Amino acid sequence: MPEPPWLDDREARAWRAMIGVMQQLTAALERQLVQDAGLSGADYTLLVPLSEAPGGVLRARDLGRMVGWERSRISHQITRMQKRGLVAREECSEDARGSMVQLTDAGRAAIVEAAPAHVAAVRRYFLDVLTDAELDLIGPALERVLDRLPDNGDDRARGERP
Amino acid sequence: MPEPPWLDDREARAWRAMIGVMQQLTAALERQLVQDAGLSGADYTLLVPLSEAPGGVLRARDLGRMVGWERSRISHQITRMQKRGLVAREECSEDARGSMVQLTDAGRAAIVEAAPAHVAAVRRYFLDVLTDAELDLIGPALERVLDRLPDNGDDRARGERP
DNA sequence: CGCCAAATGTTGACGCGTCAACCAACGCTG
DNA sequence: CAGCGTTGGTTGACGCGTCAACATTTGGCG
Repeated sequence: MPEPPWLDDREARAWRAMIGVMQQLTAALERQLVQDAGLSGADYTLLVPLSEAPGGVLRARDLGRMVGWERSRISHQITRMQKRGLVAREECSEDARGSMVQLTDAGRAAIVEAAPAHVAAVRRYFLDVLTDAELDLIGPALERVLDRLPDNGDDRARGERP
Repeated sequence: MPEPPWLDDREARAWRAMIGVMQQLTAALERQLVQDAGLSGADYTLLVPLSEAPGGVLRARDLGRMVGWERSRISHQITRMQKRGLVAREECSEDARGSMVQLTDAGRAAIVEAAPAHVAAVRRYFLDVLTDAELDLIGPALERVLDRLPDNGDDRARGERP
């Protein structure tokens, strides 16, 4: 089969830029969060859905589904956040296996204070740099890339059926 | 000052897609490398410039500059790769502080075997999904984003001068 | 020359993420 | 209802990355 061997200049340029942005932008936003609010990106990711949930409580399973994280990752992160007083673990009344994650007052305060500066950083570093035309093209293009990515959507089994 | 408060639909869509791609694409390529070649992304990043260097040797400092990594990160990664026999450390004749990183035969074999499948994955997951027009627009756009990012280029001090 | 700041590396601690092992509860089916 | 596969969650090991502390060397400047 005729395979494409290497990247030409145009491809290499786009790919290089993509690599760079994936690394640098993530790092820049992480730094901004840590410095301005004392939160890690992982903290922020979980605090957002928790703060929007009624009562600030979510079942770990649902929280995981919402952010696309696997069980173990949620569990580890909740453990760390629990130690810092951002959330608390409670037991689940309907399902004895379950574990409920409860946003604490400190947790809510943290996310409320962190959000505006974070959104501003997203604008400053990304949205404001692009023209309207670019934004309109990039959004759908990246969605297409995302859709074709090998899901690995958490547990999801591969192909084989026994 | 008039600050932009939140993201509108178009902005949110593009940002969501960007977030998703940054996480998923990185993860997909990492998985591909590990499964097909037993190399991590970090391994690959260092093996490429090493394999292109004359003699397969580079000073740690220069290697770090080439890939944009700080000293400690290089050192830790080299330590791990050394344990697996991909590289070896040697002392630097011109500068007693320095440390030379030498690609081993096993290291060269690993990168030679890994590269084609990795490039193919980059095509499959990213380049092939985009039209020529999109590629031409996205490349320069992302380069602009990259240029405006707060460099943090290794040690580089911020503003203050005593 | 003698001193001191800057450069180069290494190390240890800690946060984050994945993987695999494990445990407990659930719920279906015979 | 007894058994058993599935689901939900936790834990420990290990790789990766950052930060801060440290040691050594270099290089310039009095």
